[in-house]
Amino acid sequence: MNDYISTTVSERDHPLTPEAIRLIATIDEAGSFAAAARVLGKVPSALSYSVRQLEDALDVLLFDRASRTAVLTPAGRELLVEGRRLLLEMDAVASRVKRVASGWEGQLAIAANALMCPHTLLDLVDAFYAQRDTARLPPPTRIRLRQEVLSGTWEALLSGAADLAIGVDADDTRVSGVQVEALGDIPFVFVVAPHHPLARVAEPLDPAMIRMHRAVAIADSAMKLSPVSRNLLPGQDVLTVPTLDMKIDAQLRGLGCGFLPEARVRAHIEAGRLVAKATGEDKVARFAIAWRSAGQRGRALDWWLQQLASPRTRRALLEGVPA
Amino acid sequence: MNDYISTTVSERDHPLTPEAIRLIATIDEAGSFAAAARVLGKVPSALSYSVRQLEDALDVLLFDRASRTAVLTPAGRELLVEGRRLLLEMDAVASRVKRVASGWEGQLAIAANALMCPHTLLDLVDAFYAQRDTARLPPPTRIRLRQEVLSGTWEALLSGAADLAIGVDADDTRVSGVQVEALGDIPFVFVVAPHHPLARVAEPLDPAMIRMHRAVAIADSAMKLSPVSRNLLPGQDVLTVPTLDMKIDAQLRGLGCGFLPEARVRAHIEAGRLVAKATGEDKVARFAIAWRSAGQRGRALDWWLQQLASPRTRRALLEGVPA
DNA sequence: TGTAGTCGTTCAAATAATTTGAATGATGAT
DNA sequence: ATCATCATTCAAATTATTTGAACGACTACA
Repeated sequence: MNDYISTTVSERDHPLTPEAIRLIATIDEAGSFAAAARVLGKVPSALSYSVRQLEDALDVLLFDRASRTAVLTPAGRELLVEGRRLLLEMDAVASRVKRVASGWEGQLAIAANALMCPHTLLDLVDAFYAQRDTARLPPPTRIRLRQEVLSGTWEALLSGAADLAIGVDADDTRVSGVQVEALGDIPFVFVVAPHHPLARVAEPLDPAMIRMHRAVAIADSAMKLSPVSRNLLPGQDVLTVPTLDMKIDAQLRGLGCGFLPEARVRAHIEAGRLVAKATGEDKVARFAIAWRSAGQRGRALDWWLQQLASPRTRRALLEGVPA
Repeated sequence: MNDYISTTVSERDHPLTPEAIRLIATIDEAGSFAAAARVLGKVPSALSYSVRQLEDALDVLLFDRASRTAVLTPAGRELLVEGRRLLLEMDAVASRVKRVASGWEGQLAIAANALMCPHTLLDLVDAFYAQRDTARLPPPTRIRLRQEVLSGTWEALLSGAADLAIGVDADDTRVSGVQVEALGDIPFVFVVAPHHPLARVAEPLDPAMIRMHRAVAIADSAMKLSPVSRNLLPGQDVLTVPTLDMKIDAQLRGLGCGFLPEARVRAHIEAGRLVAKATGEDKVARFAIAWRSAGQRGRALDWWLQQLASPRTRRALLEGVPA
């Protein structure tokens, strides 16, 4: 008999069912087994049975039965407190699942080119979560925003790490199975600090002259696709930094030269902290958004694509001008 | 009849029982209802019935049955991910309840770095269960021992999958809420098979020379934390293997070169099966143990921390020398 | 102290839920 | 086209839970 009970109990891996937790909570709230039975419309022996099942499975006494009315043990009290929290978690999970079933994605991974205005991106995330449905709930989709550089933006999409890429190179059409939509252009200017030697060289700057000075480059964030190097001359010394902001800062300090998005350095140029130098060619980069066309689209991706279709939003992303 | 069904379903407030979640996870892992039934030792119709019960209760389709093998819907996938997390929470609550009752945890999950001596770990488990209380019973805590590689050891602790991490990188201090205690160092040696080309190259080996030969690396077991790559030179060909033993074996076969714990290959070197080569730098990795500091500690974790404080035990873990 | 009311448990019968075994239609590979 | 394997249907078999009745124990009150 004892062996039989032991075997049955040890095979019950997960005794903490929602019903079991609810039962403990109801007994506590009603004040006794008998009162709880009345509340639940059951007979007291049903509660006795269920509590015993749970106690045996946990190998823990949850109620002290020395007095007439059963009293929660410290362990029982712990289960009550923690169990209530679990019930809330379960409700939340069930709610999430239902909402995902209704069209929302569980998560949406967005890879944004580092040249896109970060402020605008966060505005979009804010607006996304500001949405309210009929139940006054925000979208359940967890947004995972990541920043990429150069071909890292494409790679994130192709590798499946991202569901939406904002700021892929529009001239770098790579693969089928992907939808692409033009976003706009970013004009670049070649700039140096006022105290940099090239600041005093006659324009347009000769490539041979540029080559004699260190360039500042942002490290491509791509891990697998071939790294892309832009506007670097063969044999040129390069200072590599991880972010666009650091590239701007390095050039402000005169550590090197290179092209930067005009909109991002306009204020520095007007304030005389940077000097624009003509190189005899206009540098303009064309950007697009891209997403995988296979499968059904969720409501979250739909929402983002709709926002990104707005010319004002596009300009804000490209130029940092408030939308 | 239809009213009857509807009434029954709508009264099922908490369909997310642990068994239901486990069932979804098992079906996903096994790849199909039929395979999962085989794993669980049940008939397929039992699974069909249970999944239907859950789907009806949630009013959500969890599987797409359009093809021969049922495929998780996005909502089903969401339930799988969130449900797994809930199971961990339930385990944690049950463990805490047991600890409040008796002082012993319900279970103790230990993530051990693959470089820790497996024999010593099992000696410790043996010693743990050899304990006897006044009733001559062993500790009731179920030990769950898992092996991790590189940042996977940290991740197991941070994700809640492990209560104790043995062999985290001591130089990789990651987060608060975690207690860390130094364990010791493991010296590495660069070795190749006697018939490997590098065996005859003059020492110390030049990095450029090393780069021309395939390296053998262990795949990081971390899923979420950034993967860690150690001692690989840029552009080097890499053979990736899942375990340390396979790395040793691959290098014994001359499939590649790389660093290995000195203590683990000492016998191979002395027997001439591997040749140690100086590279001009000493490779030493520093390890620690880590556990979450929140909440009250149970007797099982206390016991393990006490054992791991012993210098003899530490040396045995790090070097495979009997404690 | 005695009495009444109410508590939680035991136990076997009744009821409900889950599992099984067999048959079936459908998919996917060859 | 054939075969293997998938998931489902359905009713019987099995298991789990609930019920109703009886009982011992406690608590409050006269």
